[in-house]
Amino acid sequence: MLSWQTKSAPTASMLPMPLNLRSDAAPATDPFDQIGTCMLFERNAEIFAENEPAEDLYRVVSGAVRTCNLMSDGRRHIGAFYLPGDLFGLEASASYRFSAEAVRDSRLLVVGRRALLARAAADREVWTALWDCTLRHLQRAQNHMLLLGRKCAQERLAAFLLEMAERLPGGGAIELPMSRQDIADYLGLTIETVSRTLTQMERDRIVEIPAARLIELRNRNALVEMNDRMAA
Amino acid sequence: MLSWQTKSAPTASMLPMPLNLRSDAAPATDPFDQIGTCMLFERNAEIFAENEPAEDLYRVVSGAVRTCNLMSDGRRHIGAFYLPGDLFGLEASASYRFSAEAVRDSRLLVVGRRALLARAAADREVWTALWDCTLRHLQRAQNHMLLLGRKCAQERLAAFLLEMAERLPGGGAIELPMSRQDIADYLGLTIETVSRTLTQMERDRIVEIPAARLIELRNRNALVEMNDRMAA
DNA sequence: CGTGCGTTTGAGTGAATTCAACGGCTGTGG
DNA sequence: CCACAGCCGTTGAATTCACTCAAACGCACG
Repeated sequence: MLSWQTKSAPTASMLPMPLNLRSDAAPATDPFDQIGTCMLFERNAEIFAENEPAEDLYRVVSGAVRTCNLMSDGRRHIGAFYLPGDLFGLEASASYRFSAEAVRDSRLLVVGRRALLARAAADREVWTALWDCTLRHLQRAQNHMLLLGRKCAQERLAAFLLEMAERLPGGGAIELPMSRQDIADYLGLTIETVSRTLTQMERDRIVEIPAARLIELRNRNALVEMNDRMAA
Repeated sequence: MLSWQTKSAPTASMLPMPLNLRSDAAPATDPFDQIGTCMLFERNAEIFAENEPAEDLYRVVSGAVRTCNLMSDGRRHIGAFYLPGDLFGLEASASYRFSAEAVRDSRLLVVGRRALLARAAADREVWTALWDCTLRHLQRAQNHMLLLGRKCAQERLAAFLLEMAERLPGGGAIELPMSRQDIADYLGLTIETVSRTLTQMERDRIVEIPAARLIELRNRNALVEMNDRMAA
């Protein structure tokens, strides 16, 4: 296994997983460290646009990124959030199918798609990692489809909080990089519903919200129950 | 390019695409033809179960397959339909994350996961095709997330009809292999809403429905407009 | 000619939305 | 240090779209 592949713990692999190509130990073998260039993006800056030729792959070093689809009447959908370590920009077609924007000031590593593919062609471990990465991405999309298709607002928020607790550093307290609007567009809700649902969770002592973007999980079991109404 | 890779037309690649690994011309190089075994499944038969070890990959020869997630309170979500030529059973983890069932009597080609991966390791074109296949699968999942997160019932049905018209044989008339309940669980709606929306489309002369499972598209433009409320 | 399943239709309900106003940070300039 | 402006988030009231519950329809099959 490549050093920069994610070592997924048994439990972690059951949860929505970040799309990781980490450089934990051996940067010498990591294509991003070897041939990637570093770029800085300010909060809300566009990294690439929908329908633009898909020429690069990106890895988040610090900050956070969202991928969006916009409908002509203004409806917005956020397909995913990318946090440090996550890879994004994978495309089946020649152009990006969504735009990518910095949720806040972010540092990214950029690698040319062709260069990385050439690398993968030469190194079996690289392509294994790339494919694995794509498969995990797919898995998360499938999870999210279930959420969007069949879950109520409360369950969506529960899933979101657990996902963020899993992916962000800092045990019980989550410091959200994204706005309520971002959360709403990710979960297929309105900003008002997100706000109301979080307020209700706070009344129910499930979470504590000392500041809008700082959420502490008080009763994780309750969240897991909401989220785990799945088949045995 | 491998002969059994999908040759996607420019327009087709913009639409939800089946996950194809076709054997159009050279069965001699197609791993499914070479090392796959044929299996028959009756209508509603389970092909594999959620959480079962993911040991095989499947290609639909004839019939149709659905992948499902079940929640403990009975809610069902259909992740995808697979039609002749489509590949399914790709997994990032060691076990299937959804069950697969025959929508109707179906003939499938089965290949051991390990055998196919060994094949891919030896043949660069095989893994390219496999990865490409995964990427297209991901693309369709992303499309579907937008549908489930941000589209109204009418738009969902429009997208569904256009997808099926694209993927099923027979120009303007669609012969649906799946029930209304299947459609509802795929689109994140109830069976009643699906039925009512189709009836309304028939009143609006957008479709004609001589039999429940036979739908003719009368005004494709209207459907495309409903579906194409996307950013320029 | 029933029986049974899948589909349609109807009536009433409800969860999330829309529209609207308010509250509370944060940063800036007086 | 305070006042104010501009965001972002919360709360309230009314609406709506899809859902639930219920019944009828129609087709296929024995």
